[in-house]
Amino acid sequence: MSASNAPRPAARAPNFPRPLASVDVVLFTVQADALQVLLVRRPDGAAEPFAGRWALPGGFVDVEADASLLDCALRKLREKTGAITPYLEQLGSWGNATRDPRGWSATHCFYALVPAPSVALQKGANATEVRWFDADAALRKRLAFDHVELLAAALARLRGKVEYTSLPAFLIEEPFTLPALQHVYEVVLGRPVDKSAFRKRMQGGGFMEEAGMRAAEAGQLGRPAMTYRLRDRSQAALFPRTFNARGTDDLA
Amino acid sequence: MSASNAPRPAARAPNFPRPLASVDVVLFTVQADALQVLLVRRPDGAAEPFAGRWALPGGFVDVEADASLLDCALRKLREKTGAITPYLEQLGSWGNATRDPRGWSATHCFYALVPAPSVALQKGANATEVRWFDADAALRKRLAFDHVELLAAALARLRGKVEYTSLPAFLIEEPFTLPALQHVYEVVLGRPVDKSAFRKRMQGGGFMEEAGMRAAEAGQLGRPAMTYRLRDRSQAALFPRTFNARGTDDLA
DNA sequence: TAAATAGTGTCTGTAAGACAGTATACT
DNA sequence: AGTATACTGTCTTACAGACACTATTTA
Repeated sequence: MSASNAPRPAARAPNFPRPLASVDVVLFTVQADALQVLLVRRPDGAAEPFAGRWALPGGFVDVEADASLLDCALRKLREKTGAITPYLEQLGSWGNATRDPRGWSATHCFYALVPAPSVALQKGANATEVRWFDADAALRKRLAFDHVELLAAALARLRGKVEYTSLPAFLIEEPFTLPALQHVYEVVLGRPVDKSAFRKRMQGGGFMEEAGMRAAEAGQLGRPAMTYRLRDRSQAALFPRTFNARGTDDLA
Repeated sequence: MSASNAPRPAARAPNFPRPLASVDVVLFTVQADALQVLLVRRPDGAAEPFAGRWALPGGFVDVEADASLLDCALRKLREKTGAITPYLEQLGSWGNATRDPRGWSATHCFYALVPAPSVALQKGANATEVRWFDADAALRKRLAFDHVELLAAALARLRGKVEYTSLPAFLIEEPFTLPALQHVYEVVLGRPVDKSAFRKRMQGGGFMEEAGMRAAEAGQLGRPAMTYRLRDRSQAALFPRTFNARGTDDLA
């Protein structure tokens, strides 16, 4: 946007030591009434840092293949899961001398939201294991690097934003019903939400449009629900207030 | 926090090309009824990228001197301004192949808030110029690199958070009066704020404590005001609602 | 019909916005 | 007294929370 008018001679790159640069992605979904996060197992081998530990999907920036950090994050996602167009947002970066035994390292951390059915897990190029874990359970595991910290930050950011945005709509497939969406909110927040207040908020937000009544399925009990679709899948809607009182920080 | 139990052998660092890693700091203050941002002039010289342009203070991560990204940001601040303990928060990172003519580059961007009187500008080691600029005016300048974009993001984040936090308290010296703090809010937001609502919000927040009546100065007109001090200078307080309706995003 | 799920209406509480009013200093 | 600044009170409005109520389906 601004590096447009570049300077005159092709400048020489400084040649002092550079830190390692990586991108990690915290990929969330809701499945089986739980908020889940995707982890991959670190490869085995004596030279490998944190060999065999579970870690966030990620890896070094490839200056040949990646045009930008965002591209790099999308590539990591594509490699681990089927191609999708998730909600993707940067969380921040973590860098210091000790987080990676291979040297001074900085990681650019993103988080992403996908509907569970849209994902088809791929074994990595090196056939490493890839699995969904309950998010809070993953927090208590001994993850590689400082990934517990990254995951905690991603969880805090997600839960913070869920209080006042329509983010959970990116965690379920379209079209969705309001009771289903409410369930996703409750799973992410870990507490029940009042139905009436919830519906007023969602329908007042103007970010959804009706998508017809849900097709009746066999053995489906009760009154059928209206289904909805997002008007704009590129961003979340903001509500004028939080759900309860504003909780923790990391609305950041 | 988690990279504690490091793996066995001192792992070898991968030796493919690494991007450049830098840290930039958007330093804000309020002075002369305006929100101001600190800029430094890029050095002259044919080999220098964006020679002579104004830029955010920043530079390459020094893997010898900097223990972490935060340390690096504090060092940049210290080099340009007198040592201070500002409010400092990470904004995010920007990285791509084209933002720096010297090669694939990623910058870790922080923003900081300081009271104007606490700053004594230092000429950089290379005697470069350092100056405060009106923040919105700086946005319209042709800054170096993608710094217009970084500045825009910092401004959006700051203005967004000011709607529902006590952040402006970090922009004035302690002890401060409520009318003075209100003025800072108005300068940052660029709009007037209702006095009664403002005071109820601030005093209900419980994040300040009284610090005595303001000492009367010569020629000081009107009723003297109570002064306050922050209870906790390490973080901002959160209010249950935004000032108006929630505006733009970048609460992110 | 009962059971299950979807959806609405109404009352209350909280905090912001508007704005008029009072309080305390100075010249 | 007059003026300037600090501070308070009261009314309205917006929206979340609680919860009882109605609506529409299947078995």
